[in-house]
Amino acid sequence: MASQAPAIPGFRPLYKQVKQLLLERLIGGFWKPGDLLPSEFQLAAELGVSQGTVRKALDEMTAENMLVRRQGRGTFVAEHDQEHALFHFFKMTDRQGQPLVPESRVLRRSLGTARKEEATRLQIEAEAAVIRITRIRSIAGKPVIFERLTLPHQIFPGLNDGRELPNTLYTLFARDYGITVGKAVEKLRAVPASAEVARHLDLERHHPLLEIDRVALALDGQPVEWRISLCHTEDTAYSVTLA
Amino acid sequence: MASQAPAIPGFRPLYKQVKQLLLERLIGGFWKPGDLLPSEFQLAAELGVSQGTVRKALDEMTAENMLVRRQGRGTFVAEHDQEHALFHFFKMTDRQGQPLVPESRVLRRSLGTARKEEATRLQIEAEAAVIRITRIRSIAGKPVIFERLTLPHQIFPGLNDGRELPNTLYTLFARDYGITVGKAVEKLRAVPASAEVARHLDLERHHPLLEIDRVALALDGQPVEWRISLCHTEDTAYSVTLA
DNA sequence: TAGTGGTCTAGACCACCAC
DNA sequence: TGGTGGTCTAGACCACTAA
Repeated sequence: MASQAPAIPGFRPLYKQVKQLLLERLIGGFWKPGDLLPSEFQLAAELGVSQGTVRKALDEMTAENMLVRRQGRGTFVAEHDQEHALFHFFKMTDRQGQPLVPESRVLRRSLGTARKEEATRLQIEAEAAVIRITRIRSIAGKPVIFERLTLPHQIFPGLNDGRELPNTLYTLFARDYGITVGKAVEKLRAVPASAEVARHLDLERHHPLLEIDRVALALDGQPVEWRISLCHTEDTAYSVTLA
Repeated sequence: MASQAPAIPGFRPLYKQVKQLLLERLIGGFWKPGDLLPSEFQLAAELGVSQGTVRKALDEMTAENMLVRRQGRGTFVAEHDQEHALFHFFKMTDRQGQPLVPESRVLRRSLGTARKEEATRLQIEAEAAVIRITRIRSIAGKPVIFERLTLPHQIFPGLNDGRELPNTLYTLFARDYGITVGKAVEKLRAVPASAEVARHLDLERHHPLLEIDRVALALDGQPVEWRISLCHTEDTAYSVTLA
């Protein structure tokens, strides 16, 4: 009676299959950020598994920041706005470690074809259409970050029209395109300021800048953004917690 | 029958209390890195809870890299040697993201009393005894990192005697002192090379360096090390994955 | 008050590993 | 072969939330 009822046939553990199925619904946009999922019992009944199995899948997805559980209310699709995005992907702080929120001003925005390195980083075809954005980010009115972004046009159609760009792009990704950034891989270096960047950040040439080279990945692992941020870290720092 | 038997009285969930108890045994050195824990059934019997409750505690601790489960063999105390330490705490890579292992050469090692900032960072009393280490780390024979460390003497007695220091200090912490570094908080900046550092790294003064300011925490959250690493990132980078 | 997730238990079968 | 962790189920009670 308590043995496995193979309601979903296949090799992998039942709860992994449930997780995969739920993940596909998230990626496919069937459920959007902020949506309330059916209860554990409803999902269990629909999929023909026990509540505990559904729970294990939901637990894993919660641990991976894809879902948020609220006792007494239900399980929701994570909204990568404000809080989470802020603390997980925009980690600029002051020297004491207090979080800072830089404002953004777009310098350029254009549509073009992917150069070799852009295509490699974003795992798209060479010459595929891409959107490029250059912007300056300021803290307390003082420009501190010079940033270049490349986005696959296929994933973000219409982003290159006149639309206003919000301060935190990832909220726009989630709201308008149903894309949740779940992971980012970064390479950090120290580099001297070029003439152009020095001018924009009001520095001398060769001033040391923190270069953050980031590829952001959607929940399904697909690269959705490549950005290089050049940060003036005189009064700020980039904070990371390793665990 | 299936209701909670309050074998361990108290407010918090049973499995959290079990976890706390197991954690104390780890911190206290009752179990050391590499040790095999009793089976889930044995622990459950000893503590008067069900196997599932013990399992939930072990699962959480496994997720936090404190334990390692091996199917068919048992549950072991994590050894933060080589692999884990390498990938979680020494993240220097080449420009392509391939991990690099820097070698170390100690320049100075001394015993002293904590300065104000050291006491603050390590959460110890001002003027408490500390061990200071300065070392150069090289990749392929080329010096690339200048590093200053401060350690609380109380936690690492005898570390300032003539003993050889291994390449990766954290393995020494674990092996000789039973201290497992479970977490690290870092602040990253770009700074110009001082005259001294420039000389050691074979650079011009003011060359941009990546400054990594790290406080390492033991499993119980106690700070056990403060280090500032100044990295020459010409052919290397510091890689981080955010999730 | 009804419904949700949170916790706890109990017992079954499986896959893996050492002997 | 026996023991371990891995998975799955079933059912109970609790704490929280909303109406």
